[in-house]
Amino acid sequence: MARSASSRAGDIRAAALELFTRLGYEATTMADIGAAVGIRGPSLYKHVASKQELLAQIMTSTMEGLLAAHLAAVATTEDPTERLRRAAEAHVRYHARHRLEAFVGNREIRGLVEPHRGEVLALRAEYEACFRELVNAGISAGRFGVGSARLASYAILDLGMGVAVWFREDGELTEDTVVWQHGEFALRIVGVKA
Amino acid sequence: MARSASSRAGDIRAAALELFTRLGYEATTMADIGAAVGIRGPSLYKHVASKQELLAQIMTSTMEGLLAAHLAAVATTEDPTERLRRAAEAHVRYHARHRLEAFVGNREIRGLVEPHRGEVLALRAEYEACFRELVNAGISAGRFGVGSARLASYAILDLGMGVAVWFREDGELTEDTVVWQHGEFALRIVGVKA
DNA sequence: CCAAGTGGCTAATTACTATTAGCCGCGACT
DNA sequence: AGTCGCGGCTAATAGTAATTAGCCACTTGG
Repeated sequence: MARSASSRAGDIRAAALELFTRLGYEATTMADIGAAVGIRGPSLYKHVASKQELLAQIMTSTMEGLLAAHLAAVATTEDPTERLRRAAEAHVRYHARHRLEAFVGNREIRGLVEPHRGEVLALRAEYEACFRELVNAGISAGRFGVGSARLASYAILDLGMGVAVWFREDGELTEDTVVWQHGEFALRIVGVKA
Repeated sequence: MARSASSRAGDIRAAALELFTRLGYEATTMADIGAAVGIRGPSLYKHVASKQELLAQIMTSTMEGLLAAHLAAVATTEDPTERLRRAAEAHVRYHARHRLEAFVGNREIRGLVEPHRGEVLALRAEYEACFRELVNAGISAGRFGVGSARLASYAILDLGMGVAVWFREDGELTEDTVVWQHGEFALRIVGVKA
């Protein structure tokens, strides 16, 4: 039953993710999560430690996944323009493909208690710094024309957050379309020359 | 005492706004709001009808203000490019100047119950449609070069949401800097020609 | 067949929350 | 001076939530 047991724990995490997205962390009850997997609220404690742990796992694994995707993307080239494009594409792709995780990750930081809160905020700050670096590198190389590197990197990051809000797997815009367009938007925002 | 009474109700709304932003609607208690204005939770009911009403007023007045700012902005010119720029500037300026309202307005729709929820969502849909129109007008006039009008308008709107998250009145970026830059970003996103 | 662990359940615990009820001081107007 | 209501307060109401306790069925390995 090892397989079935771990599947049950996974189902619970998936159900919690969906409910946290739809109702919000505070408004979701353990009974809700239990009902979503066909058991009663208290029975959840045979599989997970607490509601808070469910949230913390979602948040940290999301940030780690995002950072990993970013590092993989920038490792594929040295060119500042291409680096930024690929980073933006990876950013948006992650937010489209893991929209529930990203949605919860962005909105429920308030629901996290220490030490998880601090850890997640640190990961996020690191991620933002990576983007700022990319933009600054392009400016230093004379390839970008933009007033404020900070504003531009915020803007690119914000686009991903937005995607996690409105993207739908069954919508008329495919993941690739959205990813490609946003890579283009990112380059336009920083004012790529030539 | 008419002046003093209305001031007290206003203080309560302001305190609720700040707390809803910092803690979230669900996590904010009436006792919290009371403490912020120096009274006990139950005493709030001498001034406001309910916690839900506090949220509803914030949300509807925010959306109405945003829509009004948009209409005023687009009424200043007929040129598609300038219209989009001014709409984007108004959008961002509103989100910077009323960042708490905009923040709560974007994140706490889930906490609203009907009929307020439907009303706010309708206002928001109307607002989004206005932007899509502007982008489509520019495309039809052959002034913009962008793959998807929907994507571009979402992107411009998302930038405003982002501003409400990170903007600080006492930060190093002034409101005008942010507004001006985002007007530029909007035009770059839609690929303004010449 | 049995012993034990796994994973469910209900009931209890503890704590909190929105809101209402009912009381009271105090300033304003008669 | 008296009364009226505004705007506080505390206590009560009623409901909900996370988590724990204790019980039981069922599988499973001996």
